[in-house]
Amino acid sequence: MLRFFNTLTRQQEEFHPLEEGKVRMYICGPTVWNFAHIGNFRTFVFGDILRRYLKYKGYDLTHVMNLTDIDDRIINEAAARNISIDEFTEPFTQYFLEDFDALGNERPEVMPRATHHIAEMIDIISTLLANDHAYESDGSIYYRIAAFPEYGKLSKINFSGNITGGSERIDTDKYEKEDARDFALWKLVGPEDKPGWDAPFGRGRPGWHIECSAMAMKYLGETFDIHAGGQDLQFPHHENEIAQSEGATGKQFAKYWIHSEFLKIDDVTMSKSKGNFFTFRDLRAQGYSALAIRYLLLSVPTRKQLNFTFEGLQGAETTVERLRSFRQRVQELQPHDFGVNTFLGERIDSALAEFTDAMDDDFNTATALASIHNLIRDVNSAMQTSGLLSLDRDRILEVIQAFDSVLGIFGPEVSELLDADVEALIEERQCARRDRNFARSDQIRDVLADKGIILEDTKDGVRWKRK
RNA sequence: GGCGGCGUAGCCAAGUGGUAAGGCAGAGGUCUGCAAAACCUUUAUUCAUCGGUUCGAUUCCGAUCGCCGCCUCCA
Repeated sequence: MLRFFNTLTRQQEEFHPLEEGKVRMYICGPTVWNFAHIGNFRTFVFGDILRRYLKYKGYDLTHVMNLTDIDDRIINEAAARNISIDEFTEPFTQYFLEDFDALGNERPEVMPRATHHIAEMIDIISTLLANDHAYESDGSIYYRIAAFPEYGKLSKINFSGNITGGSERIDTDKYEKEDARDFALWKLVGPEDKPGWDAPFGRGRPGWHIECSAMAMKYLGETFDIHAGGQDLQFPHHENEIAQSEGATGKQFAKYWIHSEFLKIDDVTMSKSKGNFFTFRDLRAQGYSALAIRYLLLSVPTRKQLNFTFEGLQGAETTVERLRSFRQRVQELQPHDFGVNTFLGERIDSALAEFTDAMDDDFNTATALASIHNLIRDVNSAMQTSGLLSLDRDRILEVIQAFDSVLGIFGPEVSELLDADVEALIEERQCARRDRNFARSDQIRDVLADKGIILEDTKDGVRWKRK
């Protein structure tokens, strides 16, 4: 039974989808303008694991991730270059998706753009105006938080006391708002020379939060199952999404909220404003593999901050290689007999049970990984001593596939062939070794190593792998 | 000031009212012509500190110290 922490209730809850067998999920995606740092990608990797695990559990999933393209910088830059927003954001979008894919994430079913959903946003704002949850001031439209008593239920922020209007940080004169907490739904842009969209309530641009309300409800319905995103979005973004959506529909917006923590670098949270961030491509340029980066990002459960270190990343590199070579070794193994090893069979089943128990427990990836490592050790040990029987081998490969369908850390299955000349060299080396001509055999091993092919001699013959 | 989170071996860390998962790094060994890979053994009498509750606390409570995040500009 899947249980996880729901930010909305601040409790561990059993997951019950709204509709039998179907799950509708929304995750806040990136702004396609700045380059997402590796901490942002941790959120997306965990979104992907959430997605994969729900599918593993047999749910029919609809997964939406928005690509935010409404941002004053984007709109202004596109206008300055006299190109459309789509044209302007296209290279940034491609850049992001390349990284998203390279990290092994599955594409969500829907990746909507805010600028293509202006009409839906206008509809919600109109509804909010009609039912007094919004008001016009100086040509802009603001959300009336006073009309939504539940405001703050997600972030549990206490707005009593000095927050309302009392803070010196807020220039209340700058905004003609009824309440300093009220936020913009629609920002007036006056003359025609400024880019904007026409609406019944005036020419303007949408506020920051309305896009997610509009797109989530369009693709998932007024009430849906899971809303995920980075911890940094909990307030005010998600709080405001709830206010807008529930203020308009009178129905619950998302039933479960899941927030991912960011990374720390040397015990300081990584962020653009602190300048202590790097991107996926920075790490790739330093020679680290996408698989190791993914492994590191998911090695600590989603609601815990992970302290990022290069020592840890190097360790992930080693670990991931161990996983990959383990699967390859099992695949290549010739089972010496048909049948099942009872002990091993039980271990395989218990490892899978431990894995799903861990994932069911608030997606505890750390414990889930431990179950994988323990199984690998036991299977390696069995292969070393008694060898594998054919049914064991098939079952092990099945279970690895199950693990990997959720975590995506074993890497692609490679069954590539070597070039003929490389094959010839390997054969020549085997002859040299038989003749105990080790000078020649070591020379060939070095030559192949330079080509990125690592040889390992085993009692069953020579194995090779790419570096 | 308000709200929330964290402090476990060299590093990354899981976890529980009954006596510390897993990974990386380190040490020794088996195997090997040598490597590599794999396996075995080993690495926290102890879970920030000090009190309290308990037969028993790393786990519950309180205090202290240290660290991180959010608090209507910004996805």
